[in-house]
Amino acid sequence: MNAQSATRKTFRREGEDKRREDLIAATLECVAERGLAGATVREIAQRADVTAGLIRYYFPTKDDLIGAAYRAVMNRMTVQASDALQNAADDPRSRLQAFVTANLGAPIMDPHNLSLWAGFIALVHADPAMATAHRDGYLGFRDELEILIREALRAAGKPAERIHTRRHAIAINAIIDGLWLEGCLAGDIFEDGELAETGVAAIEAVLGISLQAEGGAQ
Amino acid sequence: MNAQSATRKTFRREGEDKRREDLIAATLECVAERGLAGATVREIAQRADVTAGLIRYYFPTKDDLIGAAYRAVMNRMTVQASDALQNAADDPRSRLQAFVTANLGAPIMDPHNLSLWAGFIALVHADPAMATAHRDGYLGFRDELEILIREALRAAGKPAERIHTRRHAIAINAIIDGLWLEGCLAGDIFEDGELAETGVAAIEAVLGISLQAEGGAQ
DNA sequence: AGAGTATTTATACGCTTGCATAATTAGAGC
DNA sequence: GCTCTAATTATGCAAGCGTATAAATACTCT
Repeated sequence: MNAQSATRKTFRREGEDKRREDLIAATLECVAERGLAGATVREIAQRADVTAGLIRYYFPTKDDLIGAAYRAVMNRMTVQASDALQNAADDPRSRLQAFVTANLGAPIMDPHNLSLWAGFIALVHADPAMATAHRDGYLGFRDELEILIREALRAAGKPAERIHTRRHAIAINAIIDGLWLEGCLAGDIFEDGELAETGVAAIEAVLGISLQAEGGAQ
Repeated sequence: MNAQSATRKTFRREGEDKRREDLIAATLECVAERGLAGATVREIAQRADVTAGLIRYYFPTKDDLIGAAYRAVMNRMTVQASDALQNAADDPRSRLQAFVTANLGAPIMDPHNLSLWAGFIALVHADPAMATAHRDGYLGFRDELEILIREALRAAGKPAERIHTRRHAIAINAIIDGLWLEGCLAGDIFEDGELAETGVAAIEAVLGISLQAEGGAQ
């Protein structure tokens, strides 16, 4: 059987979508374990149980794969946050609280996510296409947040004009980002749920309302 | 003159400190221009007008140089923020405001700084030495902030016990970080000084005091 | 001025990287 | 079951990387 030479690797032909997903997943594993520098074409291929050449068949260049992986992560985080909203109560204040809490806990607040995100941000500066991709993501997030804020303010009987909600969205977005960052970088020096609590409290202070539907000031 | 062969590069012997600084500066230029990946030993050496081998004479390994560069950036930003405090008024509330404003304006809030910072953060996950280096920097910043907060609260006649100031420091640190991030990434979509104003307002809300010395509630 | 040394240059090595390309093969369609 | 094609493997290349090391040289000290 093995008389002659090393036998050629057997393989299955997968659907295009499945392969792309697998390759992206493998990329994320590599980045998670050894950082962006550890995500080499060969390492990714091995992780996906595929030979290196195949990567180029689906992604013209390595940067394309990395870019796809970045978008996948950002999208995943967005979806996870939105899921939390689906399961939240009806009251807009509860919904805002749920959104914040979701963003400041597992699995969104995770060192791996930060690694990937930071690696990308570092590239943004050199690559304009990546820059606009990121900006769109940021503005999308902020817009979603602004809607939640407006509805929470209305539910509390507070004025919610655009001029105010914009500023509030900027500030609250900063609070979420900043705490997310702290938690990803050094989650172990905070108690469980401390960052989420801190975030909710800070946001309540900024908006001047309670996010507990029960105790909400009229 | 040039008959025989390429003449050997002439050089000057610089002091150890000067050389280290030059090499770090060259490293930062490289990172700023083409990202961490662009900061190769050869590129750095060329930028410092030195041959590559010399780098190893001062830094045993490239990672050591990168680490030193990271600490230099963080230190530079810290110093710039502290400078703003030197020139601030005596009132603790004014000092806190000056600190925040300094961190949310030029030259600290700069895309280059973000590029550098993000590139290093991406490494933190894989490199434990870098991780502790970063944690120390973060805690140092937060401690400085906590002192400013405590004094501002006292000046406003508010309780300033450790339990509260810790939480406040975490939240306000997040506000500063988050706004700094937004400004670095997309400074052009904000008006001049908008982020600093937003930050100060949010912090006032969180602390429940005014940072304007004049209008401060007793 | 001459000797000694720390600093700097120069060169090369081994490795890894991304990318290209030719050879193979699994699976769909007739 | 045969054929045809698209998916996959295998192999190789040129470039760039960090690092090691030996030779050269600028400066210090006497």
